[in-house]
Amino acid sequence: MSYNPKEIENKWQVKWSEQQAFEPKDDKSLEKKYILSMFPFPSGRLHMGHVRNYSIGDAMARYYRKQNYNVLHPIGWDAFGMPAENAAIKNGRHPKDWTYSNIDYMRKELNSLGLSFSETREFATCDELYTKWEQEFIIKMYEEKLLYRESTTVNWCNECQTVLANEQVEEGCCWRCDNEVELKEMPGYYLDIRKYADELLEDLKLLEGKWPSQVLAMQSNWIGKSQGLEFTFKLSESSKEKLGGKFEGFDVFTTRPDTIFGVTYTALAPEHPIVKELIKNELLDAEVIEKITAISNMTEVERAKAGKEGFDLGITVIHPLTNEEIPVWMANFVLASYGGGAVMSVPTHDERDFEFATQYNLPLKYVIEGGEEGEAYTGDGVLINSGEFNGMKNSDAKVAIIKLFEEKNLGRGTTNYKLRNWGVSRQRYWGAPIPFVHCKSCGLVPEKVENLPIALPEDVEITGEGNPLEKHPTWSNCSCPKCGAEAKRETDTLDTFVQSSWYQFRYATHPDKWNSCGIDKEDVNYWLSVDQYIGGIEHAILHLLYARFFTKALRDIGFIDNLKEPFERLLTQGMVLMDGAKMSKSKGNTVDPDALIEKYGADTARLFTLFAAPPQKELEWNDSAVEGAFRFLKKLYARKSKVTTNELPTIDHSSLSKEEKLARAKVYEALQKSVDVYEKTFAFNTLIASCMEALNALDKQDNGLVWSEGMYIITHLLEPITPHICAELSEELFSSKNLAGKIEVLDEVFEQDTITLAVAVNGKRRAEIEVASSASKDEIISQAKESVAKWLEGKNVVKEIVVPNKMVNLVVK
RNA sequence: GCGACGGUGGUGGAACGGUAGACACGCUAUCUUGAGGGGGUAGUGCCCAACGGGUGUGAGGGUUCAAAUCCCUCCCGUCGCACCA
Repeated sequence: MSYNPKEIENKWQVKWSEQQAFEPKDDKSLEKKYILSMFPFPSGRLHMGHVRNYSIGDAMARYYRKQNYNVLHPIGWDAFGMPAENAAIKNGRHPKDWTYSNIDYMRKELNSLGLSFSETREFATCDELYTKWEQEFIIKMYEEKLLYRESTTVNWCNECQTVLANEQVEEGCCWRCDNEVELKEMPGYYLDIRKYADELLEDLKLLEGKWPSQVLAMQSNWIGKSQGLEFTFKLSESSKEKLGGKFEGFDVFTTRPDTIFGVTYTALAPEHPIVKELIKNELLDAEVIEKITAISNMTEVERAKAGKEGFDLGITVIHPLTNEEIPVWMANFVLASYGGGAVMSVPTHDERDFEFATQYNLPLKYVIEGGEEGEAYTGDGVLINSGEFNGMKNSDAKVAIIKLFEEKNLGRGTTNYKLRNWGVSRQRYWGAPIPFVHCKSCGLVPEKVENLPIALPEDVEITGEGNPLEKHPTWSNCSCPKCGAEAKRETDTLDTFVQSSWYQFRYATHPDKWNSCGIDKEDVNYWLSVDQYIGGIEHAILHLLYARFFTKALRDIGFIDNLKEPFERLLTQGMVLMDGAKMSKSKGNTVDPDALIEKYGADTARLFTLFAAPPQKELEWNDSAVEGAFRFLKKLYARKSKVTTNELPTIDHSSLSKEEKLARAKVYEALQKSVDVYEKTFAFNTLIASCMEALNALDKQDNGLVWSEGMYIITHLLEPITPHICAELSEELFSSKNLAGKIEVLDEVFEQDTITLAVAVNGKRRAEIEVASSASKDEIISQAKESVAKWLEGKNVVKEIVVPNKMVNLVVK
């Protein structure tokens, strides 16, 4: 009978499900592996990126299960978010209905791939039970001052009608809809991720060699630690007066204290309080006020595009070391959100300051030797025009000047981060409600834990205009948890990235406990960290940074024990491409996984995705290469007729023919390679290639025992990749014996009667010799010389190198 | 500009410093004598006077008996960040 994937795959999928074959065991004395592929958003259908993601994870999970590890390999649904609301607007379906029916459909799709997920640990993040515990964490974070509410300038996407976190703004546009982001002043909830900036940066070191260096670099840049000097510029007496005595001065931060004698002006962000005060009291020309206001309304990207612009504010400050009077400008390139929104400007040693100074004819003062007139010199050198520091190397001066400031109590050495706090408020319906109440007398009050979850109302009207929760006639009415008076429920919902920040702990928590706690410490102690995490590079910052932060925060507020990092090892898979471009519906270059499985079966789909490229690289789709993968499985299936015994045979290696020996060697080469592939390199493509080579070599001989051994091992090796066909062949041929435990590599099979060696003269390959495997070095060299006699004529052999089992190199002159 | 990762046949990709191009796709020839499909066999980096030889891993240098691999300089590509003081 020929290979019929549909029949085989259906049979095994039913069987696995009936046997609950992939449930983790409760016995915590067992050695564990936690293999996790990032959970999908239930968009409606699986795409090839999912197939790749889950094929990789499943291969690892099945491998470790076969090595007798206790394996946790769960799946769930990242189920809150905008698309559900968009679907509601478009087709009038309720987001909940849309989401859960998508989940049902996609679960079937995943099943049809034969993925070895635990069925009992599945959940959706929109389940009220999940929301309940998340709300508890949020309240606790508020109590521990990790969460706060504040009114500030936020990124607003008018298309999505919601606020976005800084991490969700890509080149000034919304990460989801690509609409240009606006700035808006409004209240919101923030998680104090900055409190963990240093720990998040430091602990990246623990992940070196285990996470892709690219991701580590991206996170490190994002956190953006820099060290320098912070000090106050005091306003001159006249300026103080001008500002009505409301300001003494302003703070600046610099990483270049060594250039402090070169300061010729200072610059404030348009949002700086002093600028606001000047505008408020109309102490600037009407025209200037208008322009500054216009800049305030621009996004950072718009400001960058606009080029440098600034205005003399007509006030001055006193240089802390020279006591010179220095003008204060407003400049559009100064960011309000970093370093206090004010800078000292050294045009001679900073390119931005130079550009600005040139544009507005501000004075230049060189304080570091090197470079040339008419440009900013940012390199190292010796200080000049810097009083007592003249002649000092600038790297030393940095330290010395900070010390001076500290001694004179003028400023201090300090550290700054680019990382900003995580804004988690979203003005949308389909998310977890933020469990707070606004009371007229008590202010902001967290909901009582026993009242959780604060669930979403079902009867909402979703139009895309405004916040559906806010528009709901009654939902927000409640009583104050503190004083009992009439109060209003918070209508913001949590960013969906909050849900994906702790799901790895929820899976680890035994489902029997899901009703009684959010996270079980004991279970987490056993299962975490995730031994291998697999997902797309697009989450390098967003999700992976938030989840790392959440882990540390949950630890500090007592929900988990001493866990430093949630994900021990990370594999970022490449994208699936078609004709060099990312597969997408809008481009119409997609391959539908359902159709692929229908035509060739899940095993072919899985084999192709793992064979066509190493998992970390991009995968170029190729229809005829899929055919090739299918062809291989057909061939493998057909060879079952060659098998003559139902167990791993004992073979007298020395009695075999050359072809038989070679076939065994190829089979065991693949076996030897497999450990490295499954545990270290994940180069599944090379393991599959080795299995193909082995089958090709088996085809060149016809010894029943060699065939039996070969099939026994090949189906063992490929089972994590193509589980159905291997389970089928293994059951039929070997009573499934080869799918449990390890198979030992036999060294004897690598012994061949003769060895083929390449012979090179001066490193150039000239001939090939066949020598007995027992041949001595001298014998090999003399035979080698004979084979390349014509290259040695008239020359002296000055050196002879024999690389065992590989080649001979003769160096001649 | 800063950071990370790459550059190997027609294509996807292999190569502990040791025979470059494994494995697969594609292509050519041929057999399976209707076609189509499927399968088998042989060939397939490039160049040349072609049973032989030359050359070859983005370019150029270096280290080494030996370099795709290590070091230096440069070029190109992909991704991320980007006026962060």
